[in-house]
Formats: sequence, C-alpha cells, structure tokens
Amino acid sequence: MPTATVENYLKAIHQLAGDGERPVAIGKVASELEVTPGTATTMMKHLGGRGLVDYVPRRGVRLTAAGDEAALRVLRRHRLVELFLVEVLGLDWGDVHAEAEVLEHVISDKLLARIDEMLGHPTADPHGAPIPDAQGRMPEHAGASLADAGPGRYQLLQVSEDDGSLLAWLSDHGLRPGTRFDLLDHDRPAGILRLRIDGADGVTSLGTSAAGHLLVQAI
Amino acid sequence: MPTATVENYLKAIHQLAGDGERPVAIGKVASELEVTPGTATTMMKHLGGRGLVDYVPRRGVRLTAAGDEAALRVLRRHRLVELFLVEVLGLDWGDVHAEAEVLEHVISDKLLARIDEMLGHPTADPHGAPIPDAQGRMPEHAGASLADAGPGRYQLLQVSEDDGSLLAWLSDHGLRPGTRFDLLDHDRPAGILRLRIDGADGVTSLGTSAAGHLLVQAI
DNA sequence: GTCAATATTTTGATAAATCAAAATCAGGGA
DNA sequence: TCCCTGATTTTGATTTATCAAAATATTGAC
Ligand SMILES: [Mn+2]
Ligand SMILES: [Mn+2]
Ligand SMILES: [Mn+2]
Ligand SMILES: [Mn+2]
Repeated sequence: MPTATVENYLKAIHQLAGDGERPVAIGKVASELEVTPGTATTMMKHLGGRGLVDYVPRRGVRLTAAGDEAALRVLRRHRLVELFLVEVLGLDWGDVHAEAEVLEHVISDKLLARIDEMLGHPTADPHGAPIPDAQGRMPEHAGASLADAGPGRYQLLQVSEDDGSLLAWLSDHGLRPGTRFDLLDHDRPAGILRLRIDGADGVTSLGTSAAGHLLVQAI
Repeated sequence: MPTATVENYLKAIHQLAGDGERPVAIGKVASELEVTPGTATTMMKHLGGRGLVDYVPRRGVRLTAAGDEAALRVLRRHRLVELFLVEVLGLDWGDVHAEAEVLEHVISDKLLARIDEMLGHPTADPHGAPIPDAQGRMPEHAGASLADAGPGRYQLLQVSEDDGSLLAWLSDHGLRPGTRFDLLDHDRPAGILRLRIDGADGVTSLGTSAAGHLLVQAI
C-alpha cells in the first residue's frame, strides 16, 4: 500500500504527463508538489524501485501501468470526495479541493463505495473533471480551451483549476460546469473575451488567463 | 498543530486517566497504542516539552489543561464522524470506529461544523458515548455497568467497546443505545445474565464479560 | 565546437516515529 | 534490610520524507 506521499507523487506525474508522449521532467514534479528538486529526484528513485515509474536520470519519469493504475485510483477518490462534499454536505466549491487532497488517501474502500453509490455513480466532479470508474477507465469528454475559441454559443464543460479565487469569481458570475453562454467577441491582442451568460444579466468580460482554465464545447 | 500521532497519544491518555486521580502509567499508554514502552517514554518527553502533559519519570503522565483540551477536541471529532458515518452514509456500526480513527485527524473545522450541523448538534455517538461540545464540555450521562446490576427494568445507554464482534452480536439481538429490556436474573457465580429485550423475542443470555461493556440506567 | 546557463543529481543533515535490547529503578516479599 | 522482579528508561538503529548547498550533466547560443 503506497503512502499518501507516494500517491501524491503519482497523481502529480499523471497530471503532468498529459498525452503521455514525452517523459515528465523532474523539475515539473518538484514544483507541482512544492518540494526541492533533490527531494523529487530521491522520490523518483524510490518509485522506480517500487515499479511505479520508469525513471531515466536526467530525462524524466513516466508512469508504469501499475503507477498509472494507482494514480487513477487516487484521482477517482479525489473527485468523488469533492463531489460528495459539495452535493451532500453543501461545502463551498472552492473549499473542497484542499479537503479532498487529504481525504483521498485515508477513506476506506467501503466508505468510497458508499459515497459513489449515494451520488449515483457520477462521471464528473464539481469542476466538471471526469471521474475514472472503479476499473480505472476515464470517461472521455472532449472540450476545447475557451482561450482558443471564436465567437459563438458554448457550454462550459470543465474548470481546470483546483483552488483559489477563480472558482469564487465564476460562481459569482453564474459560470459553472453545464452553464451555456454566447461568446460575443474575443479580442486576441488585448487578451479579453466578452460573454453573455445564460441566467446572468449584462455582459461579462474575462481575460485569456482565466479563459485558459475553462474547457468548453460549441453547441 | 499536533500531528495525528500526538493526538492519538493525548486521546489514549485521556481515556486511561478515568477520574484523573492518579497519573497514567507509561506501560498502559504503550499497550493502548500498541507501541513498545520505550516508544511511549520518548513520546511522553515530547509531550511534556510541548506542555501537553505533566510527565514524572517512573510515576506516569497526566494531561495538562492544554492537553486535555486537545484530547477532547479529538474525541469530539471522532464521535461526530462515527455518528455521521452511521446516520448519513449508513455504514455499519462496527466499521465506523476504524474509519473515524483516521478521519478525526484530517477533516477541517469547516467540514466538522457542517457534519455537526447536519446531525443537529448531537450529544451521543452511535455507541452512546457522549460527544463533547465545541467548547470541550462533556455532557454528563450517568450509567452503571450492567455487570453490577440486579433484576429490574433498564435502558441501554452506552456500549463502551469500540470494535469487533460484540457490536455485531448486540445488533443481531436488538440491543443498541436506547433499547429497553428486563434483566430477569443475574447468576453471579456462573457469570450469566438473562434478559428479555423489548422488540426481540425470547430470552437472551450473555456473560459478565460482555455485560461489563454495557452501561445501563434503571427505568 | 565551446561554454555558460539551466536542470538535475549528490551529499550531508534533520525531524518524526518507531523498534530491539541493554541498563536501571522501585517496591514487595523474605 | 536486601534482593528480585516487573516496569520503565536508555541507547543505538531504522524508515520515510524533507532541505540546503555543492557537484555534475545537458543543451542551446554563439
Ligand atoms: Mn481537486
Ligand atoms: Mn493528496
Ligand atoms: Mn470509536
Ligand atoms: Mn486516531
């Protein structure tokens, strides 16, 4: 059984791997987890020894099948817990990530199963991120970044930003996964988008930096 | 912030202290937490340095005011979590202790407050043990051991046994906190009690060892 | 192709928890 | 009072996770 620390490393590598093309640089892992590079290097050797990653010094790491499975298991727990905290306990959207970051490592399989059942085997967390199923299969859900979108009508699929003020701002402006809106215009040089959000009045402006965290689907 | 380990030591000392008359022997702490005596000794020095216990070598330890407050805080969390798991998630009576043993250290104050609210500020956990309030005040609830009781009518107040088969056995026989029953007779030499439990049919027999874990109130 | 900037690894320490086994103490019985 | 026994403390290690700073490798710029 991996420790909480090991699970966090695996999850971080999984996130950073993206499509899995190239190995993940050790420095990325280190900064993602806010540890020094030396600490990450040490851990990579551990994970390599445990068969959870393929680690090539100075090239990077990539998850093995076992490591990927473990990462998806933690991701599933994280996202189910987040949704549970929002849906059942009514916690704030922006608060649940920190809570889930620790609960994901400690709840029993039995408790997780009850949560999953109580939520009706959901496929997306409160941020719209897909929840891997019990077998570790990730539901496909294709969204494009709002930062790359041109004028048109869209639905917000996912906010890929786990903590902080962006979530609160989105709530305040009526933007949450599932919300529909019109992208009125996208001033690329200025880096500003103007939206008319269903259910909100007036026009909302936001910058590319924020839009980069929003995954949308044209409708 | 104390670590989970420190919190467990404080909670153990609190439990073992009873009325608080005499200091708790280090060996008791060690066996309660299933660590070697040397480990407990080391920790007592630690806790002493942090101002959480008064530790007199070879005499024992006793919680300071700060240590007692911390212990009650953890106890509150433990019991609220147990009740939550039973009431809201429908987990098994016998499963919740192990789960709470770890959750008690990691849930945020915010989450705990929501749980408390959702349960309606309860004063007893699923085993009937009193839940300290947010200020650390322990609700008084006077029960006597069934092992010392004579024939008569009683109500079960509390089962002071956190894990294992006794809980399952009690459930199976319709005995839970709040249940009423008649103690038909108590054969002290043989160590056997015979009860007629409200809502169950026939007569149930149990031994003094089990009865010793049941706190009852004459009604 | 050389070399300096950047990324990574190594080295030497530290903190928290723990154990095994040796040393020590304290109290009760002779 | 003396000593034995059981409880406790000490000592010396180990594991996991971390950092700071020195050493080293890679690579893109020239
Ligand atoms: Mn999250
Ligand atoms: Mn985590
Ligand atoms: Mn319990
Ligand atoms: Mn605990």
